Amino acid sequence: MPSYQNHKLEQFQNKVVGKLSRCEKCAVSSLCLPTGLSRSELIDLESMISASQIVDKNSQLFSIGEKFNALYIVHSGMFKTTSLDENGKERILNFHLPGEIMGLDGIYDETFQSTASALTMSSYCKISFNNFLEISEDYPVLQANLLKVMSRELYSCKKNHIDIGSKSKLALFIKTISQRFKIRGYSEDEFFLPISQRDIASYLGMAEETLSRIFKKLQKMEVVSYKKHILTILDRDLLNELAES
Amino acid sequence: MPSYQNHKLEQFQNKVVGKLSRCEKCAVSSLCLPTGLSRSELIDLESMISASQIVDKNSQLFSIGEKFNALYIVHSGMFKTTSLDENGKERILNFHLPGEIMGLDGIYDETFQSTASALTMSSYCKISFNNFLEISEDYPVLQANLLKVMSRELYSCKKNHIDIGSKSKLALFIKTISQRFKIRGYSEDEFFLPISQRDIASYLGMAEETLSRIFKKLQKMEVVSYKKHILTILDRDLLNELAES
DNA sequence: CTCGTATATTGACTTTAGTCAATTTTTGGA
DNA sequence: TCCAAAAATTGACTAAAGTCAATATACGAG
Repeated sequence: MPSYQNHKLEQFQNKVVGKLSRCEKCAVSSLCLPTGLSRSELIDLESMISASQIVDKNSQLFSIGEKFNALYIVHSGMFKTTSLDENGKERILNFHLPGEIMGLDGIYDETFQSTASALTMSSYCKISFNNFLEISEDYPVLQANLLKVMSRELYSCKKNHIDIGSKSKLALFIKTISQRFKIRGYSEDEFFLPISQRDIASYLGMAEETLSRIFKKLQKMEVVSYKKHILTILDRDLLNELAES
Repeated sequence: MPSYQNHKLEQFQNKVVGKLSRCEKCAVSSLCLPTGLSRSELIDLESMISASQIVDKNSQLFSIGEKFNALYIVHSGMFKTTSLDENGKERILNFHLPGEIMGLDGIYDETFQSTASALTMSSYCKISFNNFLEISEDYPVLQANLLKVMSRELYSCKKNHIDIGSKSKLALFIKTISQRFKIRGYSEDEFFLPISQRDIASYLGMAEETLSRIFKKLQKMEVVSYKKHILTILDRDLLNELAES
């Protein structure tokens, strides 16, 4: 299994002029917009995509209220998107793994509805949305891909809504993110989770202290271990059982 | 203010052959796909849309696992979409008001991911998705409109995620649905809410009994009254205050 | 390596929500 | 209009989560 923090390697690979295009070399292209595109379509698409840029932890890609003009795609690392609740307090909307597109909720009124920031050193690709719309008039496959990506995101957002009513939100959260790592070719049993407990608590809608206690309980029960932001799943059966209770 | 239950009138109006097309006569077309279309584009769009059909309470439009082939749009009345949680128990995903498109999360793998049923006598329009994709290749505006609709839905889904962490979910729920009625031209202070408390509880992720108690408290405080599924907002300031706490 | 800051943990306590069981009210069909 | 079934309410109790305050640990800049 590849290490999760491999930006430098990927960045290096991106600079190699080889037989494969940038997107073809990307490990998560199958989850992204290029799915099912022909070589020539892909080359046209890539002409609008900036090569992946590395950013430091805490860097912001866009923030609430800014004019929407581009989609941002996680290439490596992890980002969070946040918004403000009724009291103006920051609330976590989602965590974003490689291949996921951020900013989609900015399309409808051309304004970003959330703020995206890097949780660790990360890299991203950027697509001008106007360029995308122009080129996709010629390539219906590209339009269809964007619709599919949005549909999938809508589904997972609704899935989250259900999960939030679960008895053991944390177990379910761990189970879900483990699956997301697996889909991307990383280990599903051990992964780097560069998220503060405060952010996980905010995402799950619970107090920081409560999350800390539940986390401790999961560790005492030897369901997971969590040290230095490395999460290891020790007892998957029990984790699943808890997640379904 | 029009009564909320005006299907028969609308149905009658739909049958009148007048100068306006069906969608042009529809009260919620501005929230729907026709936004910004020219007359000729609209006529082509309408050729793919079935005229609104009335269905009885509890009728299902589609259900989880079925092959996705069309989008369903609420024309009047109200629908709910549901899914199953980890234990196979029904959970409410959302309530749908006129102008809202149901089934969007079925696009990505051509399978409906939820079940849609009428909460009261309602009517809906149906668009074959394949036809839509075909015709939208000629009308980029139509494609852009679908993207906008999906983007807006994504936004509201994420907004819900935040709301679910609120202290007084019910107050926030009432506030939000009141706004949704207002946008559609109905009264924001008094509306027909054909939803069982069980369903509201499921949607908000709380026990039925808890919801009943909170509802009673809101009525005792004279924030709202709720009789025979007619909800009246008596003290909007206090409602807002509660929703923001 | 060290210090200051941010993050996480813990305890004691309060508040809120969940559960179970019984009862009342509402609703829709005959 | 009446009756059975569904929905909503209520009470008593249990379980869980929030809050506040104090402490401990981890982390990053220099």
